[in-house]
Amino acid sequence: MTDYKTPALTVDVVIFCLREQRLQTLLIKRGVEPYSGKWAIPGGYVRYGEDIDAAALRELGEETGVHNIYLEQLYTFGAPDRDPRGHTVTVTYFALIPDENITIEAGTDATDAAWHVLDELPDVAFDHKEIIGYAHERLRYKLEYTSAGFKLLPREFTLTELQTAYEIVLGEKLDKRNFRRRLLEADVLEKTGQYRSGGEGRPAMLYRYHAKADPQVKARRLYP
Amino acid sequence: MTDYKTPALTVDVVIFCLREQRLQTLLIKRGVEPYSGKWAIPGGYVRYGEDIDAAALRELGEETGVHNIYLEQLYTFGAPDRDPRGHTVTVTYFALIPDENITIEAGTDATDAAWHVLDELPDVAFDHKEIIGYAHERLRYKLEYTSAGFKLLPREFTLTELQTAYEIVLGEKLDKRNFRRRLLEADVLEKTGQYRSGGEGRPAMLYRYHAKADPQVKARRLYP
DNA sequence: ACAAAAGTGTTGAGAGTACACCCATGC
DNA sequence: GCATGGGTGTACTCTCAACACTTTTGT
Repeated sequence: MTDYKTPALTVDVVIFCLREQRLQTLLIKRGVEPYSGKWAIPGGYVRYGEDIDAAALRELGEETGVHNIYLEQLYTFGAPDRDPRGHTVTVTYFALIPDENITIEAGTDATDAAWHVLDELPDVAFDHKEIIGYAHERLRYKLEYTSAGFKLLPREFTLTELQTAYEIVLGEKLDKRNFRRRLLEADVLEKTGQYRSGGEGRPAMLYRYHAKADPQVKARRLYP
Repeated sequence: MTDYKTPALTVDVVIFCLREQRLQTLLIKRGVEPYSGKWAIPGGYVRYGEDIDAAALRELGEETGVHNIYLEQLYTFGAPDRDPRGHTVTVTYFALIPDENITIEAGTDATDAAWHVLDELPDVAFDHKEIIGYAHERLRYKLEYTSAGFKLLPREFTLTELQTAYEIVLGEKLDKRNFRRRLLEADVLEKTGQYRSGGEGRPAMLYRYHAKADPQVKARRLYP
């Protein structure tokens, strides 16, 4: 095998979370050049011998302390000038995490880590704005056409909470009766038998998703 | 910048073509170890400083002599043991090319290059069977839900030829009237004004697609 | 009893799907 | 004139989308 000089390889993970009724993403403040002081998507080098999915999970764990999380490969960006230090190809992922017991830990190369509302992003390093935009589009697509929205919620949730999640991501009001009918027909949820009380009004049934349920794209065939 | 040891980086291109009423893919016979003598997807190392899309186009051009072709990034495979020579991450693409004036040229590392019917593939090297399967799935999806099928045909074609292309890829008969109605409503084709005569029966109108037409996924929203 | 949120069915409109015959050309 | 493939319209069905009231709890 000839020893070609190859580009460096990184993974970057766009992490989405619903916090305070807004869609937010986790950014870290870079502590090293280039772009020192700018915000960036969490990520890092793929170690030799390490599976790329595992690398993404590792980076996600290092930055957020969460594990066993929904992670999906997004796209691979490989323009030679995207990193001023040298040609660096990055495999990007996007993650959906629920807003619960997350301890954000700034890594060694980061001076800070913080959530940012998606519509009010600061200037970000590298081509990360493009990557975030791409991930956001994919998220909207996923919620528009699949029942994957529960991945943004804790293990147990009410149907109204789920609908609210969809409304935040899609940016529009949904019809309660139609929403519930479609979702229950999709057969991905099951009742827990428990109710969430304590708030105002009638207590709501708590649901969870059963693991065997695979939220499929519900697309319309173009040709019969 | 610290100098991490990173995995090698390659691109691989799954090339689809309709030949002799079958869906076929181009494979090259490896002339070097490992897997010498086995068939593999065309591909090669990404050069330092080279854009990955450009690398895929270059590999495709070197193997088939075609340029200006429909190419789409598919997925990035990065299991550390997928190449016995060492950790090699590959960004895969899939290409649709029409069956016309293609001169297949075996590259330096290949002793041979040949088309293979997709349902009758030989043993292939590395994890290329998985990659081809993934690409095949994506192709079926694309034709099922979009009007991108014309990318498998020459610049000008008849509606029957297009319908046949869909039928071959999807593996089922389609209704002629519904097919034509949907396709014309999709507004991606235009009449050339020419007819294809010479065959038996009534001459058929030739169509081409207009470049501004972007074949969109026609999906059904899950929630109203 | 009143405020607040949960939960539940029906109907009209529009799209999807199935289906059969006439038309233009070559031999 | 006949064989071959090209081209066209309609009716039924089913899914989609809009819409309002009753129920349960806490105060």
